[in-house]
Amino acid sequence: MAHMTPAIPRLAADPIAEAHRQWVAHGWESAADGMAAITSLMRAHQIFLARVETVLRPFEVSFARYEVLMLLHFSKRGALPMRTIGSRLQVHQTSVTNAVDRLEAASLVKRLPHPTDRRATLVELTRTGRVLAEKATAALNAEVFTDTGLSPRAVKDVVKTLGQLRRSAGDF
Amino acid sequence: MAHMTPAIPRLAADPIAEAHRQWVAHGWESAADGMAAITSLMRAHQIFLARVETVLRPFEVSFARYEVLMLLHFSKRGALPMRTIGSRLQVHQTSVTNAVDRLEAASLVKRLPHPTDRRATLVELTRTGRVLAEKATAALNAEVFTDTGLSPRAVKDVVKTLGQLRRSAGDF
DNA sequence: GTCAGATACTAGGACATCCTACTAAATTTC
DNA sequence: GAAATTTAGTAGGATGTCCTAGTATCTGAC
Repeated sequence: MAHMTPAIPRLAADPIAEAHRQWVAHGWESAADGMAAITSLMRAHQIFLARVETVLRPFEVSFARYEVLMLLHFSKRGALPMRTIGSRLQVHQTSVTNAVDRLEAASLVKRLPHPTDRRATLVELTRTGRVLAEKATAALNAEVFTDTGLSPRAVKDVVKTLGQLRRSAGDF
Repeated sequence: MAHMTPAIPRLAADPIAEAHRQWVAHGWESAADGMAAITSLMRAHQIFLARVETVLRPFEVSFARYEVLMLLHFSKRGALPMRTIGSRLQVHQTSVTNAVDRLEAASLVKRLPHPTDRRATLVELTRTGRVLAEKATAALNAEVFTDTGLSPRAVKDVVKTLGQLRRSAGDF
């Protein structure tokens, strides 16, 4: 049955700590911590996205599409205009078009004309979509969100510190 | 000149805090913090990647390609095998092929046969590549890394906590 | 009321990431 | 030493993100 080798092998040393040393060695002390923080962010993102996508694979949705489903699931009518989806998820409009195209092809959502604004399109969760959203959430909660590999305290710290970060960046 | 409207508008409320409330309201308390942490990670990544890419745009390299250049810049000979690049940056081999293809097309690196292993390919930084890496670093340091929008203490916290996170995920 | 400007969405394209599959070369096994 | 396995790299395809451009519709200024 061959290889259980991960697609990307592990490393002995932390490459970010190494980069930080290099930054300091080159006299860029004042930027070294910021570089390390942002690079850490990139890696952590990559790791967790991969984990989430693995759990979602059986449901045949990506995390991007799952987020759309949950947004609709939480909305009162189970329907939102495209633009609202983009704003809430903070992604480009064309990314929403892309995600909704695929969700619609999988019969998880349906496009409807907006009742008062003929420019706009409402995206409505189908019954199938709602069921899938619930099942996918149960899987993510069980396999990823409940145990991230950090202590409860550290998890709260991440939320808080990244919250500051997002706020200072003008995210909300 | 028209619109200075950002491509993605800002929000009044924090959508992650809202999602956290929804999680708790649905009885998923034990997963709520983990969900918020991972979602925060996704957004923070997006924000900082955009910032970095904006600074790098004038140099006509992406962050992915910049990372390859810096890795070579820090290596003793200014040359590394493809596989080593993938391992250090923790990206898939095919992503390295992609990045090196573009860097080579821009004459920033050069592919060379490995002296002892005929399967392997060395990637060598060109003079142009080295100069560009230094200039791009100066720009990133000045415009992004030195001031991330957080206090120096918070920046260190991010590095530390995400470091734990990466470690627990088996990143190194 | 008209018309200019803003807003909602889609189309097409550039990149980055991953995956599977394939070739060539090195290493390990027996 | 020959065969099986592992490793290095590339090709082609899927998905996601962004950007620019273009159409349709709504809003607000006059």
